[in-house]
Amino acid sequence: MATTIPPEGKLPLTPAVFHILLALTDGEKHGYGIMQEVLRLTDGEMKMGPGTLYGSIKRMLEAGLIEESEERPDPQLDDERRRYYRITAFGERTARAEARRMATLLNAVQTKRLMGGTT
Amino acid sequence: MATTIPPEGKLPLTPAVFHILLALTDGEKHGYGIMQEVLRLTDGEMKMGPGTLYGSIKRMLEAGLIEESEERPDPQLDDERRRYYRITAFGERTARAEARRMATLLNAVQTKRLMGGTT
DNA sequence: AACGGATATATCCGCATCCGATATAACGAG
DNA sequence: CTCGTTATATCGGATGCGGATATATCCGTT
Repeated sequence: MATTIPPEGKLPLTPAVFHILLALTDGEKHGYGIMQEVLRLTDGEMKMGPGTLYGSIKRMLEAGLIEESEERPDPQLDDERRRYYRITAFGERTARAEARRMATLLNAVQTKRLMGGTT
Repeated sequence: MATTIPPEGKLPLTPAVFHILLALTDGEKHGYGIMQEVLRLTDGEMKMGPGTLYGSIKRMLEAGLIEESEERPDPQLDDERRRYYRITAFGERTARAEARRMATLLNAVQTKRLMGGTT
């Protein structure tokens, strides 16, 4: 397998980028849908404005983390204005690497006994 | 207890700020010492340059996340150039809140089956 | 059919942060 | 005394965030 070069060096991801990748891991979504999914996943925290959303999408397309999809759902459920995006293999690797980084950090937090007491 | 208002709204922390807080959780350190501790905790990833380090320290002092300490170690181990910092109660609460946020996010990652295979 | 709020995308721009480069200087080993 | 490390500090270019703004469509209600 040739394409296994990890994205080390580009980490940490910005919160916006990581949230968008995470929102796309279980299927294609359009911009506005990503915004809603991020809101849902974070229980209302992390409200992404349009500037952050579409700006990040643009940069992520250029970086090869996501790509635009041509597939459209059933015309009855579709909306022509929408533009759908899917995560690339590289994007998945990157998201995994970032998740690993966070897990390692949280491990350090445990060791330092920052957490554990009164929540 | 009156002073329990969490720092919700200021999250997520920037990686630099979170790493500095984490480095200070087990005792006072001076700037350069923080830099080394961050390097150690991340196995050489996350190399903070002086710009990020001292810039972040300045902002964190203003935000009340850390404070300068007057206590100096044994004069034989000390270095007059050093400036020591300690984490404040507010800084600890903030770090905990950020750690909680990350843990919740990682939970979502698990649910989405992004991780699980290799790691 | 008209209205209005939600959906949907896109750009602009001020602000914060990052981070390498640069500067300065004291410390400590050789 | 000299060199590399330790130590702090600032500057400035580059990047990213995020609210404001713009435009237009979709859809339920009246």
